[in-house]
Amino acid sequence: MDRPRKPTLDTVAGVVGVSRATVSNAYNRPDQLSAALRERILETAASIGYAGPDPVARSLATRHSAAVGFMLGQGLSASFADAALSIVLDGLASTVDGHDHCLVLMPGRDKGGPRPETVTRAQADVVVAYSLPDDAPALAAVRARGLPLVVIDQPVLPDTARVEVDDFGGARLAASSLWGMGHRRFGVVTFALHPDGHDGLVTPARLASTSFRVTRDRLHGYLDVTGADTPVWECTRSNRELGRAGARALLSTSPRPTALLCASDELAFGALQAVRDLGLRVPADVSVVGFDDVPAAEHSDPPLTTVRQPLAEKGRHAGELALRLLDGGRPGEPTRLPVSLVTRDSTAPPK
Amino acid sequence: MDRPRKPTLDTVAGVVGVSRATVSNAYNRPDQLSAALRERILETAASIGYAGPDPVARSLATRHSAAVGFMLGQGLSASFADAALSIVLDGLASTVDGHDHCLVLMPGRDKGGPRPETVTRAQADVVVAYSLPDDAPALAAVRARGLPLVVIDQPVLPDTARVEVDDFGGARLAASSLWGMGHRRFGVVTFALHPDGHDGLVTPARLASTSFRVTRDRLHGYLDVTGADTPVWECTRSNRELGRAGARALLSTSPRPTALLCASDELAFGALQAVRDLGLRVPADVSVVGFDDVPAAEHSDPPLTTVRQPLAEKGRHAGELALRLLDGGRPGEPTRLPVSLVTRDSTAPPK
DNA sequence: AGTGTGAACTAGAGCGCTTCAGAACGTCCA
DNA sequence: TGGACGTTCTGAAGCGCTCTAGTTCACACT
Repeated sequence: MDRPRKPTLDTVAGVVGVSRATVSNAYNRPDQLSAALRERILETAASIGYAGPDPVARSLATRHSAAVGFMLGQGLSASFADAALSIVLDGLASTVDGHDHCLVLMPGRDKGGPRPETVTRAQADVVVAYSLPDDAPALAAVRARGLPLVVIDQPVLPDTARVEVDDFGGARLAASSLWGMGHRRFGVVTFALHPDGHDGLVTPARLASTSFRVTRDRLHGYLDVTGADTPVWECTRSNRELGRAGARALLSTSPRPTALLCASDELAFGALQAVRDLGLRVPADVSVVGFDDVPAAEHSDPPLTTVRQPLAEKGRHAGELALRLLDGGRPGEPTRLPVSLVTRDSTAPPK
Repeated sequence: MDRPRKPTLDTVAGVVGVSRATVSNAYNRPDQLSAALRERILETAASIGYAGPDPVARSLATRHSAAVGFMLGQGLSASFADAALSIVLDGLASTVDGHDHCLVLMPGRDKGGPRPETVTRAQADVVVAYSLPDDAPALAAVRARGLPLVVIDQPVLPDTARVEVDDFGGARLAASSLWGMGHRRFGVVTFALHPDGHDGLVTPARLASTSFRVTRDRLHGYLDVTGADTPVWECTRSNRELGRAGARALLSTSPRPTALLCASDELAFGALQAVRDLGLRVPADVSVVGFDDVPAAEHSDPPLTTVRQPLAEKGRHAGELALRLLDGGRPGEPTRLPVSLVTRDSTAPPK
């Protein structure tokens, strides 16, 4: 079986009887040749099975790969248990795809984020990091390669673009609303403070050294209102089941909290379930608030009071920043997206 | 500002005083040079800020890009509403990442899958397609580029590796179990038959020309047992809310079905909710079955009877097939993964 | 001294494309 | 009639790396 060599630009050029440069122009600069010739080239290319310039060779020549890397803190299945990420990612994907860029996924393996080797070998010319621990090795690898970086929900690094949300303020907003209703006994259910797979009640020491900016800010926002002695339950990840377990633990203490502050909607959905599990009612016996305002928050039972952040916008904006950096733009000031409290039926004054 | 040119292999070679080939070997073939020299090279590289061979140039020279493309039928946010996909994707990602390959995401834009241009420009040397419509243009684009292809949940194409699940048999299994319990009035809630955003009761004509293999097989598996006149409600996507709406519609007919067969767990969770919405009980008044056995199925209220398919395994296997094709392996016979019925508490004999 | 051997390193030809500085050939206007 | 200009196309120099087929050299063996 005599494998026919894949056609290249040269092959096409040879068949049509023009120079390679002209064929290249047919694809990349239609104004550089006559429409008739271009037509002829494209037809010939199609007829001999040439599918267009090889992306890798093109990237080498142009020195950019038309791809943006996306680094996750965890594996995909873990991450997507949280709807928020997929919305952000989708916003990002559609922005970069609209500009003919691909999205290269780098899922976290070690708990700190993608492996550095993964980063070193990835063909991308800008990277966006989403909620990695502040000291993730992958971050260092990106810098070592000299790739532009945009971070979402992370502390600023020098020379890095950033999009963020006022997590502290948002959390404060939610907690204050509950406080205003008269609640005085709170419980907080949060996702990971550190990428070490630990869960359970959080000690002050652990609280003081949080690895994740988002966790830190939301937590401190809550505690700023409710007091530092508020019990905090840490879940290893943001999902319904873990939230349910955490909330159940918190609700089993006495005196029982009258309000549960959750670091995400997903966790809050679990809390809703936990309240039911114990034969109690939301919001009559226990109020529950979430954070994110994912679409499901509107349809939960009861509909969830939560802090809205513009998730799709976040992804889109990160995509635009990435594209801008690619164009040699400066990182500029961090963009801060607005948050607001969406009051639904999962909160009410305590009895 | 005098931008210092990024160091290359040559730069390092020059500084150390060896040939470029030797530096390359230091990275790729440690056995080709003395440990001492290698050490010296690596140190020098680090000191001048050389982060290793450029991935693009390497790809051009080796003629493979160490990336596998993944094509989705829909945008990410839509897709990830379904937990099943993220599990598959995670299995895939960890397999390829373990072999130092990246994952290039190509989310669907038009409803038929990724844009052909996206495919043409993607730097990947094998592509896996997940549940695209049988005639998606992206599929043609892959073949035009001559890339090896592995499909998940799709009809075989010539020269294509494939992993699949016995959707028909699984669906039959679930329906038979219900039939055996004595149910005679059924309703089916399914996700899209065509990528046209249509929803509502399915006409026989529409049923006859389904674009998605999975939909077709699960549906026919159900109807094979329950009869062709069973009402089928089509949701545009697989998510809880749409399932809830569909189930509600089906339950409002009279005589009311005593069992709801859902094409996915996500849809089934919605159905569970719909039954509650109507003041009915599962399984006393209505039995509900799902398909997939996502983790949440075990914890729903009540725990869901469903058809288990090995999701992570599916992704992992697709990854291995992709890797094998990369190595020049033959596609081989389609792999068929086993399904089984997991009976939990959402099904019971009708009253 | 002559020869064989293996380890350590190098020369240089690509990989498939882009791009820039021209060449070739009209055309248009003074 | 001549030269200024525009359009269309070409030649060739890279982009940064890998890899094959060497070359060198130290050393052991006869």
